[in-house]
Amino acid sequence: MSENNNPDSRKNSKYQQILQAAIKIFARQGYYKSTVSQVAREAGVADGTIYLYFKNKDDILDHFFSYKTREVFSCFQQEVRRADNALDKLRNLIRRHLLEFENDRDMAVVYQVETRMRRRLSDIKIKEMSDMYFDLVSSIVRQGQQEGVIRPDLPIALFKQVMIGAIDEVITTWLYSSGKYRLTSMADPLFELLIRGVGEKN
Amino acid sequence: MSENNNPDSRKNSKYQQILQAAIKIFARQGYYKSTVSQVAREAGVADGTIYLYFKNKDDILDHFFSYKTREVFSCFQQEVRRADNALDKLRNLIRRHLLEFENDRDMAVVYQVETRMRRRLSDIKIKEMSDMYFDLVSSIVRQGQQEGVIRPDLPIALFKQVMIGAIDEVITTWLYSSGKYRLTSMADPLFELLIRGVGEKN
Amino acid sequence: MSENNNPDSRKNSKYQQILQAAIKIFARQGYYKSTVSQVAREAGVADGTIYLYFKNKDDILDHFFSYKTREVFSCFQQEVRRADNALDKLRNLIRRHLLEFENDRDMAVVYQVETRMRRRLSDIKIKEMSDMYFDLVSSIVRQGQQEGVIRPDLPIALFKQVMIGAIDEVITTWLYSSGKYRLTSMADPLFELLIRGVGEKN
Amino acid sequence: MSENNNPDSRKNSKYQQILQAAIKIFARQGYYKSTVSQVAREAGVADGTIYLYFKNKDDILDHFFSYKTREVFSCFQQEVRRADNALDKLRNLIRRHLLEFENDRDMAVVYQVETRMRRRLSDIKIKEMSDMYFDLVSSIVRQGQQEGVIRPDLPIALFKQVMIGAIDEVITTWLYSSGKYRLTSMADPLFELLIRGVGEKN
DNA sequence: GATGAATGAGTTTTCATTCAT
DNA sequence: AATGAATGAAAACTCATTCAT
Repeated sequence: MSENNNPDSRKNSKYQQILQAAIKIFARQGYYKSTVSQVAREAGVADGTIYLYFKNKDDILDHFFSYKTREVFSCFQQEVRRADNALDKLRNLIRRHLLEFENDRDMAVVYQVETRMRRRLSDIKIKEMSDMYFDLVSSIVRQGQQEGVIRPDLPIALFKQVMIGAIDEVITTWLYSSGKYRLTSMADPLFELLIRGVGEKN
Repeated sequence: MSENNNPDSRKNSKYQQILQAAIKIFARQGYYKSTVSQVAREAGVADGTIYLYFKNKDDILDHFFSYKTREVFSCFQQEVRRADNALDKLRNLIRRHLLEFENDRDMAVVYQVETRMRRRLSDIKIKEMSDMYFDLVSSIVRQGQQEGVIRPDLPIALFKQVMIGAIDEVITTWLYSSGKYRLTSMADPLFELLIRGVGEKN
Repeated sequence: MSENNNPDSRKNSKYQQILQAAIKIFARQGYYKSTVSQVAREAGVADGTIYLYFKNKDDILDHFFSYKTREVFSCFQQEVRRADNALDKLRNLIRRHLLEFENDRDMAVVYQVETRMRRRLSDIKIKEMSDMYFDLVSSIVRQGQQEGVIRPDLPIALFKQVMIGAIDEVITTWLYSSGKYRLTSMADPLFELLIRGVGEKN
Repeated sequence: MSENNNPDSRKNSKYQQILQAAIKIFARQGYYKSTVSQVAREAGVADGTIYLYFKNKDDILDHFFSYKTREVFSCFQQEVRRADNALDKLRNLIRRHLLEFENDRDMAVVYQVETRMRRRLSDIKIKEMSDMYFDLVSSIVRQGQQEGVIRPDLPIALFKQVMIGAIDEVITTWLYSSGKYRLTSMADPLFELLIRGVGEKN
């Protein structure tokens, strides 16, 4: 109560309210089919209030990406640090990635669907994020190579694409599977597949 | 010439004109930011003419997916048949997939970006396509297992997701790379990575 | 009928309809208090139709100024040519100016009220018009000086301001006088006052 | 200092602050394109504070007209009283009118541009002001006629329109002339032109 | 008195779709 | 079949005004 009444947290709370509501609406209907009025109603504020916190409709999505990307990414880094050897780091990263998206389905939908749109518009934030991910994977791979558990001739840039693409698809498949299984249950199988590949060892 | 003057092929040609134009416009601006008028102008027809060949704006995208999916997919199947052993089939499938998208950049952009939107709306066509792809990969994998070149404990559904996701991401990365390299140059490295995995053989 | 049905006159007629309606509405309520919907209703067209003929609300006013200025001004020039000596030319110009505004009250109101706004925004059209008027008056004055009926030491630029300002104010006073007298009845008195001035001849 | 701290003068000072700020903003952007928030920011007060001193946005302009009209007009009267004979009175009135507008450019712009709008709405204040001006000019003219320096057949109402209109236009021309000359430098030429007229004496 | 966050009515503008020709 | 002018519903956004603090 009293905490919620100091101006700062009030503002913060409206901002968060609107952002949450927007993600919920965008997840349900897609960005373009969602209206500012719907977001306002969901957030329990007037239409005009949206514009006190966001420049325009697009800005809501921008803030979502900035905020969520930063948040998600810093938790990825923490997760990676939590392990010592490269393989555990990779496993943790994958599991964490899936866990984050499992925990916030609306966020996951919006992220999966709208990212592509913004990539086309060469959104800088998306590129930054992609680069950070590349660095993270790179350092893990190099460590793994020193540890002798990852082959030295691995094309890192390609591996990052395969890994990201695979995780993406696993998430997307889960999203549209009517929730019959837990997304995190895919972490270990996915990890193993990436490590061992498809081929018979010989 | 004379063929083009019989009503049927004329209709057909208008239909194709509009579809081509739409893909070009959608690729450049995205589906929602494209207007029917723009498509009409690009196609060299009147706005109203669009509605003689398509139910509405959405229907254009539907037809694109139906048409392109069918076309692309049948060429995937041909490609697979062209090889005998499982690994060559897989390699061919991957190369062909990349080649098709490299050959038609507009189609690639629209496919990559707008597919996600339609998946959310549980578009039946997308699901069909996904299933067909799964069957194709399945049969290759099973053949490979019989040939002893693919490990018998491979989780096929997951592998299909990894493969699709990886190809997707490789395509997307290429699309936004300002065309510095050929997409098909990624086929062999990608194939090899999927087969061998990341891990050091031991 | 048949004339109205050829495409050109149809378009022209819609364009004119909307322009007329806009002037009527703007005259009654002022530009800023008028809505595009009101103009559309008055013109008997849908809101969207306005935008087939005008870029935006502002553009309607622009077109009005371009069109009316050109029209009014060319009739001023004709009127001036109709007389031989300078004093008759001046008298004709003044009478014609008043007559034009008397004949189209709505136009007069919009012109008188909204011109100032546009002058501030240093609208080029308004400046052109002002210059043309200056040229017209200049040539009359010079002719009058040669004829010996206008004093040679007259500051022409200032005179043009006085004349324009006086006519403006006479029109404005008439506009808000609830139409008790004819505007053209002010032409001769005004002409005489400008010629003779206020002072007692001595 | 201490005077400024009693409630009444504080209120007065806020009132003046807001009025000044409003004129500055209105002059720059026009009444309709100016927002209450902009005025508040310029005045250094909160948006809501405006409504403690003014009924609404319109009321700010009303107060400006009341206040400025009264102020300007009383200084006109003083100026007239300062001279004995009619011609000097007229000359003083004209010079003073120009001087007041020269001294406060923002006020001048707002006055020139927005007066017309309010005239249309048959604003009572504007009418009062116009009547007062008429009385002032009337009495000067009648004095001049008795003194034998103004012709007895002068149509006074028309003369007042010519004079007001001329001064208006001289001011407006100056306002948009990028300040290359002093407005008051036009006083004597204008006075002379009104007195002598355009015609050659004969 | 003073604030400024919140409101929501009201506006401009767009654009998919229709239909008379 | 083809046209493209016309439609009008719907959306984003603004801003004067209010009111709880």
